[in-house]
Amino acid sequence: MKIVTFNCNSVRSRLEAVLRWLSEHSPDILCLQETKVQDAEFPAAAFADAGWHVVFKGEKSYNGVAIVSKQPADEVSFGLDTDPKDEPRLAHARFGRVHVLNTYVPQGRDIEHPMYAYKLEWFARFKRYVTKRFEPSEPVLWCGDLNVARHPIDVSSPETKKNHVCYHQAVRDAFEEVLAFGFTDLFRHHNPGREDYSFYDYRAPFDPERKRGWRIDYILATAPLAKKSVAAAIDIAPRTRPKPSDHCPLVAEIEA
DNA sequence: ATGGTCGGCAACCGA
Repeated sequence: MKIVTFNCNSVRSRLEAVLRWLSEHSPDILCLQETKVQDAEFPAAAFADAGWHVVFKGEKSYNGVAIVSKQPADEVSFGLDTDPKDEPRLAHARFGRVHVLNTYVPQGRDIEHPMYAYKLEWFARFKRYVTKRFEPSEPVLWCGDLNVARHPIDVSSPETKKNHVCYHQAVRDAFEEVLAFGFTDLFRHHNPGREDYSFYDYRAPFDPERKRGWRIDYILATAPLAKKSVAAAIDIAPRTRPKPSDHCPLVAEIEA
């Protein structure tokens, strides 16, 4: 099966691009983040008309997650266990035995800002959520915009970003602590040493060779799925078309 | 060190 994660930066603004991408690549599951739309205004009919199932939780202007799929989900829920549950940041869907977790992790704003402490605690709360529900021997996929670059190879000019909320040591440690549950980083597993990024800041200077970016979008799999994973790649093609998101789709292929 | 550009939504906030 093919699974994809994509921070679309507004599902309404990017609707045509998303539907075209779905049509061309035919994934089994697509996780979207930053849909930026209330549920009543979500373009559900456009997905249904194109033959897709979709579940979503959003709010006005900010955040919002959705899971698009070929087959309908067998079970769906939103949010963490404790307040604030952040429902527009966490979607869970089960497809048969496979659990999909789609997260949009808080960005953090600045390492001095209360939102950064909130972000660090968010990772800890998410680990409790995962540990409470699942065993590492079960098939679980954790996808999304995690707003953290793991290693120096995952960001351009890492030495200048030590105090950035997406690369500061504390957030990298918080991320590793969740990975220790038993998640494999599928992109890095299949592409050791490869310097691809999934996010390019709109505010960065014109960068046609895409040398200035971050790898902050992930597909993470527990052992039974990681063993069957055959490929993972970042698709930069959408960035070469009009009105690109600041993120790129990340695709993973898993056998059976 | 700073600022750069988007999207949503109607003045700026968040990234």
